[in-house]
Amino acid sequence: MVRRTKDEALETRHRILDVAERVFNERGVTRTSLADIAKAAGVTRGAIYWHFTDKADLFCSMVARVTMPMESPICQMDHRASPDPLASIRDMMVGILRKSSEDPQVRRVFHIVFHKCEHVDEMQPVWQRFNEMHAGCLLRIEEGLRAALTKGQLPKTLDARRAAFGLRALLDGLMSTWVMDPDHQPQAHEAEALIDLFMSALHAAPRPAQRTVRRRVKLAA
Amino acid sequence: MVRRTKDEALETRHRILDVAERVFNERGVTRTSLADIAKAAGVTRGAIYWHFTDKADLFCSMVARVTMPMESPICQMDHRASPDPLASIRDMMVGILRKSSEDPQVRRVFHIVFHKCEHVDEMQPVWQRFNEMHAGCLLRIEEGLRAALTKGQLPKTLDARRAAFGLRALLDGLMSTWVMDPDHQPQAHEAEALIDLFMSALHAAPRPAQRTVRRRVKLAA
DNA sequence: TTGCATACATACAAGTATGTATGTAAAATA
DNA sequence: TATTTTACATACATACTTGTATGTATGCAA
Repeated sequence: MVRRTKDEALETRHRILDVAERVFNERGVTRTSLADIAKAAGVTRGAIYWHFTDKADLFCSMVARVTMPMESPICQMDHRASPDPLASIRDMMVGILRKSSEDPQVRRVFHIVFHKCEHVDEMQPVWQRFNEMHAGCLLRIEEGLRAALTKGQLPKTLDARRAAFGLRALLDGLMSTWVMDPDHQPQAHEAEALIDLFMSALHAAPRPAQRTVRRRVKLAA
Repeated sequence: MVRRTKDEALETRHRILDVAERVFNERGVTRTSLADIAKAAGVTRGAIYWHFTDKADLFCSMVARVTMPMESPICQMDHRASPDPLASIRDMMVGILRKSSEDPQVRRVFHIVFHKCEHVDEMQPVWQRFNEMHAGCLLRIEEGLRAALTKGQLPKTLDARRAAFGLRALLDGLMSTWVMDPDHQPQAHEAEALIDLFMSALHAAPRPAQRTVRRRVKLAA
């Protein structure tokens, strides 16, 4: 076999990662052997072991390639610096949802990470990164909400931490649902409408006493 | 080895399932062999192959044992029959969250299903069941919202489908976050407060034109 | 009490994935 | 141009894991 030039080697590496992304997505991570990936990429396992130390290393490298929606510049901005923190938060959330649903590579990797692999310790860098993304997103929303509170954009009775927690949960749920179904492509308008709808809840916050007496429901299974 | 009576055999079966639940949760499904489970259960692989045809069968049986929060009676009620559909939806969502966060077995199985196994076709019955749970939950929320609309509990401009989709996403996100962290036990009040907060958004719905002009944000990564 | 089915344990066969060691031809380098 | 790396391919040894086949002692039924 002909020895490849440096550029060609890099291309081989990319091809392996591309193929891994596709095959992991189709068959799951553990069910696909390195031989499967090698075959699909038109190389042998030798090539994989040359570029990556391990299957876990290959997996982590595959994930590390892509910039996740919560890591994109839209999500790194400090809402406290914005003249309109609420609008800033909204734009961030819409941006995250848009990238999650429109970028096919992001969708594939999300699908693999959430449904086609197991969260075991050998891929720890990936989980750590996702946890940091998750925590960072919550932090920025909360910061933004506090800024909105001080600017008088929101009622003083609003619990910023709780509201931020809820907004992030909404984000998680929407991303999960839209990514789970591989061929469902939500229209861009839908994400905006949903975010706007639920952010409007923050304005209605000051209702310490409920308007109706809740019916108590037995929890017996 | 002594032959067991029928009750003892049933107990063996339960013990195998209990152990599988624990070990799958700790080490992940694919990383634990049937030999591991057998050893931890104090039996041999023979016992496992007697009670279950397969590892996939064992896994599915383990999941099938438990009633998921979305399958409990609280979630099967038809909100359309309620005099207060909104309160009924609220109670359902709070009930789901409560059971998800309080029942340790539910937490373990959720954790396994979402983070410690791969969604491959050999466990299809499990995924099918979860999909049906998911779809059924959305359906019931939407039905309830429509009933609330006809009863005048909500503004006529509210998009019931969209709102239901958002509420379920909120549920998903909260469950995911609370289940992911194995030793985080949210206080019961928190779930109620979050549901109340975001359900209040539905009342504020009729805002066809946004109050401020949105700053357009570039999406370039 | 005999006989059969049960509830496992034990033993065996075979595939499969992994990691490593080695081979090799061309690119890079001096 | 000679030498050294590089970028793989090939070959091999090993360790698991699974599935099945078989053994076996006992509960249970007739």
